[in-house]
Amino acid sequence: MSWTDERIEQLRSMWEKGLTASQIADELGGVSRNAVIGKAHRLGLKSRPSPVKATEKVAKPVKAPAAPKPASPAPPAPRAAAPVAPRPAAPMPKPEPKPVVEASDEDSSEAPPKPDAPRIVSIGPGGFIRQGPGDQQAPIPPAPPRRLVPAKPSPEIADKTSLLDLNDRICRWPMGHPGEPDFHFCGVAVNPGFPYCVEHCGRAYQAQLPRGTRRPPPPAPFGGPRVR
DNA sequence: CCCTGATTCGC
DNA sequence: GCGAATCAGG
Repeated sequence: MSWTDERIEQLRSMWEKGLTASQIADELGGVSRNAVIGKAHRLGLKSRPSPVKATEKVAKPVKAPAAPKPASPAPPAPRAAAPVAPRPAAPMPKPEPKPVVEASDEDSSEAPPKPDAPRIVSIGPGGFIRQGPGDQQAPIPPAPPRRLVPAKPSPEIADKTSLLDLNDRICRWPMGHPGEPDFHFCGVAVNPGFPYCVEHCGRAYQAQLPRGTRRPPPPAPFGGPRVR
């Protein structure tokens, strides 16, 4: 098996989605876990909690047996005493014309790592990740805490099929990526009986049989999403 | 043992 | 560029 653009895209999506290298390898088929990891690294998308990479801990907030701060005589009685969060009731005048999700607050010294990035990754074209209903799947995007503002229909997608335009008769194939300004859905008439149009059914249900094991019925119209 | 991801290194 | 072998933590 070779790393075609499509397979690479799948790898990216799954990797970013938090699937393990094994799972990804299994999904893609034809490659080993190592191959996936190796490729992921070469693609530059590594990191992610690895068991053998926990080195680096300067100040550990452990049970602090030693109080390196003999200074403050007053015992810190910080939080936990105010159940009611005094919402600053921000002025919040009007929704900015450009709801830019900027994280530009506080010090500018050094705090580039924004660990919590509730990114919504779409397995766009080619990615198509099947998932059994009760299947595992890491904690989805932890609700974005940020105060979001009124969704604003961008003129750019005004004539494109938005999430709200979806129905049983039009193709739901995502075009672009969620979050991006021009994200929309295919929107053309569906292939009767499927959520996508004929063209995208071809993409969504293309057979990828490598992995010997499962691969139940090849007959049906299409393979259909896995059932495990 | 099993699992993980990271790295190395011959190809 | 690729991925098996190897390493190393959980």
